[in-house]
Amino acid sequence: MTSRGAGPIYQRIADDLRARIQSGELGAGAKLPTEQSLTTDYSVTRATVRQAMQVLVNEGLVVSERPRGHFVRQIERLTYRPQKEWRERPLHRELDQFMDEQVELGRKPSQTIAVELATPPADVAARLGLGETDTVVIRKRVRYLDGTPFNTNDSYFPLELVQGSEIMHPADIGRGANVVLAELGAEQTHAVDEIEVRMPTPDEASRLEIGLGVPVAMHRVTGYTDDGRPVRVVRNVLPGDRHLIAFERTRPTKHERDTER
Amino acid sequence: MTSRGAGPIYQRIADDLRARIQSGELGAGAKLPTEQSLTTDYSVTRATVRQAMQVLVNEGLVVSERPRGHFVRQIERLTYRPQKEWRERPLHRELDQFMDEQVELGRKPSQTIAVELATPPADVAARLGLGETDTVVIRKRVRYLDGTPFNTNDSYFPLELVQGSEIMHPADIGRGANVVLAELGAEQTHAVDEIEVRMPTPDEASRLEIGLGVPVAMHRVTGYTDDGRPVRVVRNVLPGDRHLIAFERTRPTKHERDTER
DNA sequence: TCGACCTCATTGACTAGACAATGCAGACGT
DNA sequence: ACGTCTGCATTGTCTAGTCAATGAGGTCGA
Repeated sequence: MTSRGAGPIYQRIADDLRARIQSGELGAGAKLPTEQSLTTDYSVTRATVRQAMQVLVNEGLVVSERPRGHFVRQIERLTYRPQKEWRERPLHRELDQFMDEQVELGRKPSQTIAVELATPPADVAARLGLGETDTVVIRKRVRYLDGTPFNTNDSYFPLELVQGSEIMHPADIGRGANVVLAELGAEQTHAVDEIEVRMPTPDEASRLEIGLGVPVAMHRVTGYTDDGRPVRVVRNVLPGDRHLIAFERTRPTKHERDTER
Repeated sequence: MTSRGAGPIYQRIADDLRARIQSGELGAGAKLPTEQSLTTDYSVTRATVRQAMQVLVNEGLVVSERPRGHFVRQIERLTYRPQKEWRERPLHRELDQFMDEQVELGRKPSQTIAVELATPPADVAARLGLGETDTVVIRKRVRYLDGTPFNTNDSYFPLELVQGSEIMHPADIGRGANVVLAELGAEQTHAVDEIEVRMPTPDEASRLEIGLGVPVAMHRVTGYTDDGRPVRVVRNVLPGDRHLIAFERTRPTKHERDTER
């Protein structure tokens, strides 16, 4: 049974299990052999078996549900389309564009909103052209789908811009924060999207209730007005096992290409 | 010294070290205390200390360089702009658009190219509208910067489309594979970009020489001709610690919005 | 019938060791 | 001065255990 090959024993055990998962023998949601049974199968101590399990957990292939056992993780990704923010208007007043899409798939969305005044983190300060001692208004949102956290969505606005507006109220803004910004004379016509891939910080992991082996994408949007002034930064944190980020491109015409920049 | 707080000891050790890293006390590249010294600091066995280290390694904060010690990982991300593929023409014949950008920053790029004929993986087959028994031409590339692997770039083409063309030759195509496709009557005017975030498979990890705790982004591009026929799928695997994916958007005019789709 | 309690299989946390592998630095020889 | 060799600090792998925590399922009593 012990498949030959170089390397430490725990790697071989992990390789065997991984192969059984990828071959479909252990399908999504299936229960893996118990640590105990693997110790006898491979004639090693439980510590070694646990090391093998750790490998698979860190790869995101397996989750441990103590004390029921280890299970093959099932991954279901929903498509997240940053571009749609500007393409479609929400159908349901009380939800934003992202959630809207999910309602039609029969899911039950909800969200929590909190508003804070604070100094911006370095990346946000740099993009809004502020110093780190300036104050920003932060709207922190956690979006849920069928009761489990789905992603977080923190928007940062310069205080002076949104002072006293609806944006500072910790309730959903039916028509969207962007519309409110436009009413304040800061309509956005241009945006820069940045995506950073990394493991979650412990805060993020607890806010999103994600387990070990799940990386996140940090999708940062900086919105600019027509005259190039940054007026909004959004940081979306998307757990990797629940999202597929999608966007589309059309080839610019020759004229557009030549006049670019 | 043992900072109080709930949870297992190894978490507290990890928390302490993480705090020292984030506060800047242990800057990028700094050496962490040895496992031995931590065992005495916290009065635990080395197994417990190792568990704490494992946490930080899995978070991508720390790398182990055996047997020199554990070090704070230094992350330097280069900006990757999927949209530029269609916006600018390469300046250097022998390099593609992505590498081109890096040359100007004084880096030394290189790449390896291999061409294979095989059946497509499921995701590619679905997007090209092929069965899993059809044959595709795969151009596999690994791009290096200053000698270390930077990302992989695997392009899939339907065999019948590129049969006998330059695309099947395992050498760099100066004018770009897209130009060759256009010459074959399959000019792409539309593309769908998808980004999936996950931990690397063991192959990917070895191909890209990435350590534990580094997630990857899989950037998949499907290119379509004017009449909606998919002619190319590219799978780029980007290690999270070396890439920042960026793209830009301009708000569509009212007319464009109303006539969309 | 239904809640309270108990048992048990299983994973989590930790101790106390042993030996292997490997860069690095310093000693040594030519 | 320069290559080689050797010792050593440090991490990697593994054994052999103990006790804790917890969800699930079954027992029992009202």
